Amino acid sequence: MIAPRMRLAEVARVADVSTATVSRVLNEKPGVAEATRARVTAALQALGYHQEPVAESEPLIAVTVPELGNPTFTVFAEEIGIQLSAAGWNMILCTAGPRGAHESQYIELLIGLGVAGVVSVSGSLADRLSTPEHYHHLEAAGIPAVFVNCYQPGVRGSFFSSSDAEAVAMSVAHLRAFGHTRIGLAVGQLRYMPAERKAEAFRALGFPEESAVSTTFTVEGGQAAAARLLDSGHTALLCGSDVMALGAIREAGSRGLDVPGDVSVVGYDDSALMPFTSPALTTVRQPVPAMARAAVDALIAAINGLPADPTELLFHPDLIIRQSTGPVRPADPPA
Amino acid sequence: MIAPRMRLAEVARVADVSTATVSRVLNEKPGVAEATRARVTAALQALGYHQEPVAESEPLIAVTVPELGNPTFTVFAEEIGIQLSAAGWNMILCTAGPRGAHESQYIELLIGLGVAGVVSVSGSLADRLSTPEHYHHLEAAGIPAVFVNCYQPGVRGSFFSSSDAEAVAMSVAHLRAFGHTRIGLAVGQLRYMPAERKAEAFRALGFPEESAVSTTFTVEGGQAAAARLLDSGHTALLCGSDVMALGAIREAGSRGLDVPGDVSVVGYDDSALMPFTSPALTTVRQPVPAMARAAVDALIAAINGLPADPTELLFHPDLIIRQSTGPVRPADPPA
DNA sequence: CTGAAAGCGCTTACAG
DNA sequence: CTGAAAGCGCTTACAG
Repeated sequence: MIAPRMRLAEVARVADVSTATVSRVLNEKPGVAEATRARVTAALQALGYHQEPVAESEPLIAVTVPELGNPTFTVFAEEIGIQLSAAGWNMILCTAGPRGAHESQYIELLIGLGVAGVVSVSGSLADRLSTPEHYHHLEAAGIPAVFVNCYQPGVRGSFFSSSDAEAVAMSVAHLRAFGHTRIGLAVGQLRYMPAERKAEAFRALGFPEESAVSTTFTVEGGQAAAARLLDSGHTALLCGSDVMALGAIREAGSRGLDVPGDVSVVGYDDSALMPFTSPALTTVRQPVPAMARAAVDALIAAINGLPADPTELLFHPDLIIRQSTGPVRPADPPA
Repeated sequence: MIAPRMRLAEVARVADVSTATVSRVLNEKPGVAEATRARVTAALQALGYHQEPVAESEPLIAVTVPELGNPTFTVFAEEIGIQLSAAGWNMILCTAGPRGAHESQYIELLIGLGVAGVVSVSGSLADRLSTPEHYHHLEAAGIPAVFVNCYQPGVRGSFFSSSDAEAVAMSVAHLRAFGHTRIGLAVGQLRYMPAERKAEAFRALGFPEESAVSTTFTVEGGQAAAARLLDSGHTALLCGSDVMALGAIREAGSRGLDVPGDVSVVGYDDSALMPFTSPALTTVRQPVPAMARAAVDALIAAINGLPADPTELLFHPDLIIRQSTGPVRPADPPA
């Protein structure tokens, strides 16, 4: 915002070429020797040249979420929006996920729009099948990014995640206190970091391989996972999301099993309406406001040129105990 | 996209001034006679002059919603996003509402960003305490807009709303078929069009003034409205949103009343998790996909220069009957 | 308050 | 493949 606008002539001077050549490189015109092009590109980078006067655009920050269907994502977006607004920034939200446009497409768009920074919530960095290339473009464009619930070493930025290991540990401790030993885990696709981390934490607690089932993060996914886990005699189900938990409860109900009488179910996220479900859901709540504040603070610091700490900050989740968990049935120790 | 970029010189010719003067007007520099300034502004308007090369920005459409906390808004955004994506457009979402930045602020931002069009969902046009000025700016910038669940004559655009009158009529008919006569309406602030329209439709059906209560669109609002309506002997409650309905059910429960045994409750919106509440909520569903498709089609048509039909299109909602409504208690005809 | 003219930053035939 | 120079579109002292 303060630096005087970098002129083409200066880039030319540094790269030791004419302004004409710099112009050609900038506009990706043919007819420039590769070596020359590289020298000019280096100079552009070094001087942080921007075609458009950077300060011209409004103070604008983009938040990306995979979809709006999952209340957690919208809660994060809402909370981040409030924090940004309080700090005088405008927020635009992009749904860059499986449906609709891919995140990389949006990143290019946001670079073109001249946003000052990006907050990626549960972005493609949490997806093992995705490469982080587009974030390198962002870096190259000098736009800082911070990441919520997604992490990848080698990408520049700050990282803020809710601890999946703690979430699993707390839930298991709660269920064990009720006497449950046959505890099952139902998560979505393992390609997503939170699912994988929960599965790993679960195994580390000594549970056998077949007690962890991976389906999808939907009601139907929860239902299918619950079916398998109930078939194999589990009395308590730990779910990767609230909607999966609702699916699990539905499956229990369709088998004539009572929740929490026969089966205990724990959700994840504490979505807005969980107190009103039947039974009210015991679930794990991510500390959304604290995470949002940390992410916004880090982003604004980065925009102001402060160096980012690349360590992932793990936040402590809370177990919200409601009606879907209870003591294990005494006369029910299956083989 | 096709028109050759309008040059400053041409504007100067039309306004019969020098390019210097046009430049001064464009940059809001002082020292231009008011009459001259007006003439130049008119020429700029007439020729549709844009500082930035218009076609440079990606195909981008903005969707505005008041907040992300209400699932209806996110469902509309998600559905509109899918439709836009299928048609090759990128969507950015803005939460322009009571919290965070005001809609007018966002409109200016979007004009600056060079979006091709705007979809306003439940926007400030539905709020009687808001003026539609900023939409005139949008018009002036040549950016078409379409409106979902908000309407105001005099604003250029297309309008797509779910019929509140039908929603009320269907709900009342359903409750009357169960023998209810003491039916109450609980809606949010009457300054918002959907609340006002429901109240009006309700009165038109012959219900007395005191059977319609206006609070806020929240669980607490629903609870407070239900308290008043139950005090005055109503046996069925029609709510302006699902969360209000959940508040009403909570209030009934706290009085030891059974839903639907003692009190019937109807919601509005059919939010994602309503099948899982206790009891599963009878509610009215807006035809979101159809409305989204119509809005997107109209916007794309307008972007391509087709004239917009300013009549409000009213969509037919569906009554989704679940477990929160039932026959009126026979021995319960209060004074 | 306004225009003619110089200037700025970038792009683009043209020449080699 | 590259630069000197002309050109383009806009802005800005300068003069009146």
